[in-house]
Amino acid sequence: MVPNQGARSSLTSESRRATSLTIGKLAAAGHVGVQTIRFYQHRGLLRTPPRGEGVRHYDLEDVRRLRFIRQAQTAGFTLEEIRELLDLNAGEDRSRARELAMARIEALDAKIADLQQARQALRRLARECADGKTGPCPILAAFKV
Amino acid sequence: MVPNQGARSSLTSESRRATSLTIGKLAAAGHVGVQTIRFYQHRGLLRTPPRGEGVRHYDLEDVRRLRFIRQAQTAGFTLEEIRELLDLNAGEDRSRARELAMARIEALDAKIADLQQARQALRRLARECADGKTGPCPILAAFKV
DNA sequence: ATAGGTTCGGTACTATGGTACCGAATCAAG
DNA sequence: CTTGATTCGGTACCATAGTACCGAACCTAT
Repeated sequence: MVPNQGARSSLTSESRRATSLTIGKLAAAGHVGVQTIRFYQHRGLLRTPPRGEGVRHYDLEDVRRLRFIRQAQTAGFTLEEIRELLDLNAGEDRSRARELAMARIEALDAKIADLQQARQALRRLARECADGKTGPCPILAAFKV
Repeated sequence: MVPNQGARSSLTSESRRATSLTIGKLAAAGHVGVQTIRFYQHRGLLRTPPRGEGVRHYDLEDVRRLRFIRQAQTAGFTLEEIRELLDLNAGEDRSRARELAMARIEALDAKIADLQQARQALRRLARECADGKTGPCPILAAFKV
């Protein structure tokens, strides 16, 4: 759909050729399963290198993309958004990239605040629910905020 | 399965009777859809009140449970864990409740740290990818940690 | 050169947390 | 007392992010 795989890569064709991984090695390098690689290829997140007599060969750029995917997932991007980011990587659309980043930062701030609140509530619960006291813990009341 | 619905409720039978909600009102009170209520009932998170001639009637305790479910989800508990917490609510097993709370706090701490790291990375990206500069943004390099 | 591990490409299944749709019964307002 | 909205209980479907399994081809080490 978007033919930018490696075309505008930041890697020279030198370093493209420098490594050759099978799909299994690529998967290991990204701490994912082989099925996951294929799944990402299917979703347009990773290229499917040409198959010239034999198996497909992957390189360091693929490893970088794969690691990026995992980190971006941690940041809360969906695979669809990550696909867009990867497509954007090669292009000139700085404002779109910024837009995605800023939106995610806002969402992260909201989420972090939520989690910190939840953490407080759980600490309170754990304290109130200490052994020694008797009767049921006030679980339902844990989040009375 | 676990017959604790209201038996040891913190509500008196007084306040149990004090309110009568239809499923639609209950859903509205918890900012969820009617289907979601039924889904939670099916999963054992909410009771299905007796149906004596007509529609089922819900009360404030149900609203509290529903709100607890949503808060606990924010805290990262799965519905299965929330079911356990709700069952625990009526019982005496303080150590199990503490265990669940402490485990979740640890997971929350890890997650919050991850999100904060991701936030830093995105801020860096947004800065480096500001308008004015030329060429593609270093998106793939965003998470170089 | 052959046995055992990988890869290929495909379809199917999983878990989680809902949503949608259905016909029939029931309720609430005019 | 009719009309329109809700409820009931059921089955089916959805999105997200994978994971499992398959037979056939291929690759590697002995």
